[in-house]
Amino acid sequence: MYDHIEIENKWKKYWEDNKTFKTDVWDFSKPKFYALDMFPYPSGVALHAGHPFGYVATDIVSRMKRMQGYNVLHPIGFDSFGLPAEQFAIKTGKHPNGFTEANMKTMRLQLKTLGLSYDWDREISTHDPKYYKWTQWIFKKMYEDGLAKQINMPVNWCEELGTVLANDEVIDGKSERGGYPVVRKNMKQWVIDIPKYAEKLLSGLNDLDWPESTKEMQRNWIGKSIGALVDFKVDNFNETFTVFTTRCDTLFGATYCVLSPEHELVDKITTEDKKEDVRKYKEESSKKTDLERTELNKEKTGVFIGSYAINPVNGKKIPIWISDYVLASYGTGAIMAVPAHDSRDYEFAKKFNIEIIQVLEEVTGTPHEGETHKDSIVAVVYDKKNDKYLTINWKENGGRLFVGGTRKENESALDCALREIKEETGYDDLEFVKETFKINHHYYAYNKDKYFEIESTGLLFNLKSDHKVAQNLDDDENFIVEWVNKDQIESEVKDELHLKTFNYCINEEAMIGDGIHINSEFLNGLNKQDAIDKMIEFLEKNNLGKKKINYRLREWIFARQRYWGEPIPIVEFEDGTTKALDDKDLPLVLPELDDYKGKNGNPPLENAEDWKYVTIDGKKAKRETSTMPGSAGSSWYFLRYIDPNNDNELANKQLLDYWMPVDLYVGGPEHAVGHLLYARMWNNYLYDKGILSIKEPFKRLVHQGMLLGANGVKMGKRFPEYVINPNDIAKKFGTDTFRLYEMFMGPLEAEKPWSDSGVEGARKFLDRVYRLYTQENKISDSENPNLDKIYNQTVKKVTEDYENLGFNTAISQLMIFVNAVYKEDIFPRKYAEGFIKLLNPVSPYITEELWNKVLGYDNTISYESWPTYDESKLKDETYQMVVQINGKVRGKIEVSMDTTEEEMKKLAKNIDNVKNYIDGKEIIKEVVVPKKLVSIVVK
RNA sequence: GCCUCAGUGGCGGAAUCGGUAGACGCACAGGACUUAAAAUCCUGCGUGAGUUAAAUCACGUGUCGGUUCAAGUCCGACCUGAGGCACCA
Repeated sequence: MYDHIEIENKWKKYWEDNKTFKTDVWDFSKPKFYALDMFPYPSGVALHAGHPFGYVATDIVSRMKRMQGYNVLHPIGFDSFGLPAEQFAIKTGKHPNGFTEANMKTMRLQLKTLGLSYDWDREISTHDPKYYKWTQWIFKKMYEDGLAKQINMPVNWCEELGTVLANDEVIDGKSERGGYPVVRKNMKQWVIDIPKYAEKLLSGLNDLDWPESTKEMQRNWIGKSIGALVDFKVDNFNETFTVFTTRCDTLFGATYCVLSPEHELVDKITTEDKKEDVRKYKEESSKKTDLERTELNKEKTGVFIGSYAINPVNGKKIPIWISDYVLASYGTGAIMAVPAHDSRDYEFAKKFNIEIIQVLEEVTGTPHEGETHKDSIVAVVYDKKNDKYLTINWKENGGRLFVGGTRKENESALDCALREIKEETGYDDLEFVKETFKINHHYYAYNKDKYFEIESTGLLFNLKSDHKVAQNLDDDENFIVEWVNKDQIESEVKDELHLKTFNYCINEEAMIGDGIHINSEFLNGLNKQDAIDKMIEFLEKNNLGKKKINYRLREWIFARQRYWGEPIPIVEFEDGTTKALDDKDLPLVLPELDDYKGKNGNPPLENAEDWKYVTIDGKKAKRETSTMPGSAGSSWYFLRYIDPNNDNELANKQLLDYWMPVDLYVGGPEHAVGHLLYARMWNNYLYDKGILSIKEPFKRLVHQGMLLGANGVKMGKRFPEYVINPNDIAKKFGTDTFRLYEMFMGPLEAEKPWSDSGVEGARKFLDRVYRLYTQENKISDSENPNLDKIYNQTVKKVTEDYENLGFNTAISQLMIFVNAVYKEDIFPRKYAEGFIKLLNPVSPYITEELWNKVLGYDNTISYESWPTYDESKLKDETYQMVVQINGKVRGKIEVSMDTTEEEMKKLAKNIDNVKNYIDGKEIIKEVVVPKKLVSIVVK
């Protein structure tokens, strides 16, 4: 047992006294490496064992890179504006600054104990006026460029928190913090026009080394959809409205239109007799919170407003409805409804009995040249009493099918179906239920040697009684009539047409897939994509609409009605015009208040009477009293680390060009769309301004997985007895053990449960290492060839694994090496030093100690050169190969580098056990994979 | 409902390109040391059959099917779990 307390205190002091990890950012002589952690939020709760996961990971890479000769920037700071400090201020009437600074102090101590090699001279915090001066400055630039602006828009208002929230701060209609209800409210708000950057943010994702899931989440959040705007004239009114659709190919199937209740045209085009209905509906839907809207989305609601729109492609009059399933904030707030081919429209049309026109036909079978066309039916008959369906079993001549047949000339689908059912099965007491979507089917009839292309209509009947007449069959019709249940149909009916028809019969849903167009004049016969292209061409030529790209991403609401945030550096004059403060007036510092709580829904800064009013350019003006959201300060902090004390610019350009982008960024997946999207946008903007030379700030991103308590449940308030404090572990087992254990638990990205015995195992390994160096007396200046291969393998694997953040497998390799050394009597000094260097990034304290005390070096190990390996030592003179017979391992052979494949085969066949399997059998195939196996197939 | 990821011993987890499944650690069992215990060191450890012991054989990576000489790995369908999005037209 080594004394971890003594060793760790000693080296912690050494690193601080010597500023071991101070970065000289101006030293451009070495390659750079920028390793970044998501900076913590200094809440009152201390870090638990889950937080350091990411910190230790970046620290390991930073330490290795330093030893590999990189100039490493590895900073930390605090995201120190935000809600808990605000609530503390409201409760106590004290300035949140003191609370924040105290929390920062606690966390700083915790982080230092973890042995993280940060350059503490670069620490920044977002609430520091010297820092937020530049947050305000960037905002000001965006304001001047029209990117930050005030607009009137529906916002997420949280009454409980007394503030508006951004979309990513609202989860399931409730506030992310606190879980309070959020309602939609029209307000004048500061926003950042992030949709202007939608395309850049989308295309920029392609080259990033990020988790695919995060990139996908950002793509979905941006929500690009390519479609068309189509203009609809309102009959009897001199008005037009525009809809956005991604399916303009289905325009001939539009049977009604829907406007969102908030649409500006609604009041103008509602007919007199419908005014009251509309007024009531609008009132109801405006009262719903977002939560209620989503909860109530099971059942569609809406009202007809009395007027009609003209379908621009065929002049047909179609009714206009309003419904809250159409959102005011997406697209144009109006849609054309095609119930046959959109599930929401289908549901709505079914409920309100609106016409459904099929314009797209699913295609089954394979089309063939020279087909004969037929119209036909497939009839499904359901016997409710026995829960069975009527089928015809053709056995080897087609298997199980439903009743089917060809329509005679001028015969309706219904008549045809009734006739066929009667002829083939005799049943004639039926109730017609519905006709389903038509299917375009292609098949080859063996008995007639002909290819057919049929348009098949599906029909569903209920059996009313068992009444039967005699069947009327042709000679070649040889089958059994059988009633079977649903499961049997699903497993036994193989014919695509019949199975699809059955699904259409029993499921009430729209036909969403691709197919060929029908009932669509110039689109008939085209598939979905071709029809979309042709329709857009048609709309544009006739001035009825145009191609349009739409994004789901909306303006980033950039003001909070709170105190503890960056003041927005804008003033408003009495005439309503606004102006940004001059650069010399930045930072605009938060004033102290007597009361940190806003009154009557006003921001707290409204209470700062002296601060609020200023004279600018000789005119009276009032300051903006909202503050910026938490995501403001974190959108550019990684730039400030590079040059944290610069008072003249946000950071020196030469330094920015050298150090950006961040080479490795590790943080939780909860920031996938919020912070990570905003930071990318600010970085892209600063690139456009020429302040940065790169567009994307984070080259490589990794999310650390969550650490669960020993009970397998998330560490947190709910199970306080399962929360692990890293400082407790550090005290009992040492920080080195803590770091080693956390990294050994499993892949960085995975979710992992804590295990106390696992920690003890990690400590045992460090004790074993310590004993190896201090008690075993094996370290020697002589060589030991027995360790050559394993040492070089270890250097290779550990180096590669650290690079790929595969810490668990790297540590496993270090253990394998130590086990091997224990079996030897001589531990060559060169290998002893190399091993300590390999272990140093994970367990820095014990390795510094051994480097100093046992290996006798005066300096820190932190800048010693990283071990290299000798490729030639990795190779064996002989190696083992597996012999497989019919895919099963039946023996092994030992071969040398110059054994030929023929010799390998011969050796393989010579094994006794192999002989048992091949003697008297015919060898069909022999496969030799050098260095792996010999595979023999016998019969 | 849609998107993304995952599912391997008693447990955490390993396994480049398809090529000996279960590395390493924990737990457990046996042994050595010890008056004894702890610590340490050594050995064993997927399940079943087989044997004094081996050899050997069968089964085995969520389920079912497919491709292949060969599948944890590739393909198809499904089940379960995690995260995200959700009336986005």
